[in-house]
Amino acid sequence: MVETTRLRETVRETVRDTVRETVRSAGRTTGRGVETRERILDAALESFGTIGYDGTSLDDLAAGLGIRKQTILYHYVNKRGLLGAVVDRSAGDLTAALLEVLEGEATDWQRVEALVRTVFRVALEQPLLLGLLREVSRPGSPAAPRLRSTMGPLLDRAMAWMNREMEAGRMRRTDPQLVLLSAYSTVVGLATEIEVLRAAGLEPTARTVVTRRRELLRFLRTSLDPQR
Amino acid sequence: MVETTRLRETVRETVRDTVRETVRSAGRTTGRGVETRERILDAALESFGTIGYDGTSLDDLAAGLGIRKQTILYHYVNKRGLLGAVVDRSAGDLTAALLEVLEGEATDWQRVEALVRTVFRVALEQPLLLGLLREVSRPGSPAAPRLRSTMGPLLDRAMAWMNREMEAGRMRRTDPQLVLLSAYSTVVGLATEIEVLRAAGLEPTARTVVTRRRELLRFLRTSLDPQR
DNA sequence: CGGACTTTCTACCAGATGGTAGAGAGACTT
DNA sequence: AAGTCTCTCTACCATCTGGTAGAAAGTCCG
Repeated sequence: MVETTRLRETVRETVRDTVRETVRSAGRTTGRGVETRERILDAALESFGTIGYDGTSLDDLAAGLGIRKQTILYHYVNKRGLLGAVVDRSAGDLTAALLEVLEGEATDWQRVEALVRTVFRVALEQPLLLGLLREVSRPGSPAAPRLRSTMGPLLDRAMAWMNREMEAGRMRRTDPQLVLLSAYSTVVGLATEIEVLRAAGLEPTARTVVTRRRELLRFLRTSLDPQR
Repeated sequence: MVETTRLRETVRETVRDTVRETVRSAGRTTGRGVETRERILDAALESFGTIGYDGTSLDDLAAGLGIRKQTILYHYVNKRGLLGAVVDRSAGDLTAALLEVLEGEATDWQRVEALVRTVFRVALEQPLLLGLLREVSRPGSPAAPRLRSTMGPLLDRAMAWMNREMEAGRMRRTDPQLVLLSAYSTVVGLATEIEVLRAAGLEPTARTVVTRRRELLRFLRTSLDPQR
């Protein structure tokens, strides 16, 4: 009972905050504070992705940057607004990389393979992004709706494409949502894996990632290949 | 800098708390408060596994149970002590199930398959356990050392067994640690998957779990089968 | 009955946290 | 020079959080 109420409020606040932040930061593309804004985002990404949203205090975050908490709040209104901004930027990076592939000439299986490779490349270049994804993809996360609204269109597009491919017989008939979800949770699982390894003192990210990627590709191939 | 200090303190406190809790609850196996103790553990498992450790407040937890926060603290000394107890119970359930398999007569690949099936069966019977595992397997988690000390011996045993099998040529030569880690992160990824599905309004746990299990078994087979 | 033990509660607190109000300081424009 | 805009700061606060102290009520045992 209590839980339900809290969740509903969470959603409501998220909407309101989003509007507020949009209004305040509209058109802000110049000025010297941009550098600060980016530094804050970097630090927030790291903190949210490792010790989590609830575990991150704005005071600590600011102290790590050598500024005051109020500077953070000036730029991002809310703690939630900050999380939203971090998610938006990260999701934006990922989306941009994927769109580049989608505008290339690869088709069919090659396109799937290119998409997977792109995701893993981004994950390798920005390991922190995985941690954020892991944190945000928790059901209670305040940024879950934000993430959905940012990545949603891309997922819809992917599902539509898969449906077309199945219709044309170039792809085995399965549930696109389930396939995408498996791919997604594999990447999130990768975040766990890297972090556990790191905690154990090892840092064989490259090998781990390659293994996982091969595994995911094999899974997708057997799921989607019409010859099986 | 600040980060490092905090982490070190975390470890120190964990050790101290563990000792304290052990002393207080030693030999407490009877009494009417046992029922309350269990109810608290159930609620804590659910809360830690969904909204996380930092996101859980003892007041809310108690309110959900119709008791006062102080009752929780009476039984589990600390918030961290509570987490430790939850982890211990869950890890204990899992360990017991796995030990049962290890004392069976299955050998070689059959034994691996039986172990995987057992893990997935437990995961299906106690979905909350996956959420807890996901929460706890974060590097900064206060319960990480606790989990390691509980599950560690079992993992050591598994690695020793795999090494023997490789020595005898019944298993392909790979890094046991990496294989176990992959299996582990697959299960954690499954937690994410189930939760995302649930957030989307679906509840096809059975099918999802079966798909994942098949995928993991295939991965293990190709990793371990000496014929490849 | 009376004492000891267990369990749950009320009362309270020190510290941390997210957030508000508003002043001060540059930088740029007119 | 004066005004405006951007940015960062100090001061402060209401609320929440984990945790302590200790009373009250039941239960068990002699």
